[in-house]
Parts: sequence; structure tokens; C-alpha cells
Amino acid sequence: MKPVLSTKQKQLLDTAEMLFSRKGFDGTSVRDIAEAACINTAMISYYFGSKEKLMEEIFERKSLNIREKVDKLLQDETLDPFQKMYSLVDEYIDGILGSKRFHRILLCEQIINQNPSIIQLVEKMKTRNSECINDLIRLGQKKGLFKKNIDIPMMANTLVGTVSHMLINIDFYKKYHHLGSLKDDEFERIVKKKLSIHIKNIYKAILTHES
Amino acid sequence: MKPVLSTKQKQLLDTAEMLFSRKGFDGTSVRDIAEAACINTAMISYYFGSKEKLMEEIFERKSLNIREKVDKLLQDETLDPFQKMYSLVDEYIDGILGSKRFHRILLCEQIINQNPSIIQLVEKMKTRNSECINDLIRLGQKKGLFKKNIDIPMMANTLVGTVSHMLINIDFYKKYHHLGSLKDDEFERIVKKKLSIHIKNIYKAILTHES
DNA sequence: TACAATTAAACAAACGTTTAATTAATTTTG
DNA sequence: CAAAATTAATTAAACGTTTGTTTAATTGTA
Repeated sequence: MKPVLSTKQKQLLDTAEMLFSRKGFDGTSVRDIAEAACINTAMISYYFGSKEKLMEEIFERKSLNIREKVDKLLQDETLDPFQKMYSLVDEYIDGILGSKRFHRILLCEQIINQNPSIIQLVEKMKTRNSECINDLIRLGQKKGLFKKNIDIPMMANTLVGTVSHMLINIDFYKKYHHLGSLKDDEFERIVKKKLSIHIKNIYKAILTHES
Repeated sequence: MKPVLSTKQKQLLDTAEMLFSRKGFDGTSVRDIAEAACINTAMISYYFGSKEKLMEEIFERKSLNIREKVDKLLQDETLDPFQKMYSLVDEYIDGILGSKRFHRILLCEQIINQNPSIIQLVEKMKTRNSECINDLIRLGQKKGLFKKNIDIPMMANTLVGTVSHMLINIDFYKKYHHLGSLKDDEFERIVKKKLSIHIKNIYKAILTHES
């Protein structure tokens, strides 16, 4: 487990995450971060070693890991395979929209692969999360409820792709539905609900209908 | 119409696009670009005015605009609304996967909004392309083939999100399906085909089934 | 007294852009 | 048509900033 951080360290990580998500890693200077956090610039190297390692720290602390929750889902005998898949969908929606700033950074960082430690971390995360969907789908297939020949990474792709793209287009979405007057948390609730229904419909169709 | 470019100008734009898509705008220096293109650094300012304007030039020349093609689709009376939607899906797949480098830059740039001209350009592109899907869906609804109450931006979101996320995860996808030995163009053909079938299935389900 | 936290200043390197000089290409002129 | 004049293309060097990091001195705390 990662060591506990001081108030100032948390403040730096949080400010850095905020700036990285808005201006990108290379578009944010250590002076930007320090100034926004009202902390001396030298403290970043003092605490984390370097700007790169600060970024790694963010990734290590924020990576979405749903393995534990899926294990519980797999064992839960009160839920049928569909309900389990639906729970997974909601886990992803909550996980991604619940930490928008990190997942915006993640999106950029997946394209601009530079830091080897981060590449490795993301790769591991992808593999684990991919296995989760895999396990749940295999279960449904074993019970004869899901059809065979399902392109599992394509399923994952649509789930993460749809939610991630909402992250990018959320302002456009707000405008289109004339929801500008809504409070942020209320709008967020609606978006999550809409995404949830939408993706569950898709999953149901793909998992059952013959093509 | 944009003026014709010299060989060197095209070379610089192409090299810049390649580097921006791999290292990001801020992660790429003008010296990087010039060196990779074997052209003197000063030529970038000489030709384009600045690094920023070079980026704008890339966007102006590569932006995906499917309005024309959709207009033709709308008028084509040999196709039913489903076939028209399916054509749109393939247009997006070809458009995005056909210029991967630009669309990787676009993904990053949508998150890291900095350059006002590019924000405006992307906004316009989104609106136009969104209207296209809108028109096609309204047509199907008018003919009584598509169900009512379709969340159109959510449809667009799934289309673009799924294809864009493939752009990010294409190596992972290749590995998963053990297609590493395939030639690039052959693999690309397969991915496009798989995406096409997958998204058309989704669209068919959403456009017809009652939820 | 010792150790941790914090600071302002300094560091070399890299950044985007401009300059002034030179070479290449084109146009004008006799 | 060739020489001269003009414009365009290209170059190496320099410009002033900004970059991430380190230093050495100072303050706070146990």
C-alpha cells in the first residue's frame, strides 16, 4: 500500500491533476502547479523527485481497478448474468465519470505514450479490466444465456469508448439537450442514467440477438 | 479553397502531424519537426508564421467533414433508411481509421483546449457531423422505420466513441485476437469490418427495438 | 541539537521566433 | 538572348523566455 501523504503533498497532487487534465502534462509547468497550489516550486522535486514521478504518483493512486468488485459480482448468486453485466456497466460509468479529470489525462496519455512506468501501469489496468468483462461474459455463455462468438474486446471497446467520449463531449451534450440551467450534480446524475440505459440496451442486444 | 502547397510545406505538415500524433503538440518542438523533415527550423515560421498556425493548417486540411456524402445519401432513393445509416457508419469508420494520426491529435486536442481557432474549427465540425446523424435518423423516423425517442447525440457518441477508442486500443486488440502476424493493411481491413458489423448491429438494435 | 520543511536564487538546457547574410530562382531590361 | 535587378528561399546564429531541477541558506519542529 502507498504511504500516507501530507496535506501539502495531497494538495500538489490534486492541483497537478487539475492542471494536467486541462492543459496536458507537457503544457503544464512545475511553476504552474506550485503557484496554483501556493507552494514553493522546489517542493515538487523535494516531495516527488521530479515532475514525471509526480505524474506516476497520480496514476498509481487513481487507476481504475474493478477486479475486486467483479470478483464479488461473480460470486453473488442472487444476480443473474445480465444483472452482473449491468452492474459492470454502472461500475465503469461511475468509475470514469466519477473521476473525470484523471480519465481525461488517461485518454491523452494513452495516445502520447512517453513515460514507460505509466505505459506499464495502464497496460496492466487494461488487461485486468479486460479479463473482468471476459469472465462475466463467459459466465453468461456457460449458463446458456449469452450467445456464442462474442467479440469481447469489441464489447469493452464500446463500453469504455462511449463513456470516455462522453467525457470529451459532455459540454456539447449538455447544450444539445438544453440542460444548461441544471446544477452540475443534477446534470451528472442524468448523464449517468442516460449512459447506463443506453449501454445496457446495447449489451442486451449484442449478448442475446443473433446477427 | 486552401492554396496549393509546395513540396517542402507538405513535407513539414506531414512530419508535424506524425510527431504531434506521437508526442503531442506541446511535446513536439519545432526543432524536432524541422530535423525529422530535414528542413531548416526557421522555415516553419517562414512558411506558416508559427508552430500554432502550423497546427491550425493541419486541422483545416484534415478535418472530417461528411456533410456532402450525407446529402448524397439523403437524396439517394435506392437506399432505405437503414442502408443510409449503415453507410454513415462506414463513412465514420473509414474517415477515422483512414487518418489515424490526425484523429489521435484531434482526441488530445479536444481534451486540452488551448488554441481558440482550433476549438472553433472542431466545434463547427462536431455540429455539422451531428446534424448529419440527426437528419438520417429523422428520415427513418418519418418513414416509420425507426422508433421515436432516440437520444441522437448518444448515438453519435457510441459511434465516434467506439471507433476512436479502437484508435487508442488497436494494439491491444491486435494482441488479443492474435493477429500480430498479419500485414498492416490486412489487419486494418479486418478491424474495419469488425467495427462495421459491430456498430451496425448496435444501431439496428437501438433504432428498432423497444426498450 | 538534530532533522525536516521551506525558501529565493541560480543552473544549464530547451523553447519558439527573429535576424541578417547568403544562395537560388524569377523577372525585367537593354 | 544575356545581363542586371528583383524577389524568394534557405541558412546559421542569436534573441529573450521558459523549462525542470539543484543549491545553499533559512525557518520550523521534535
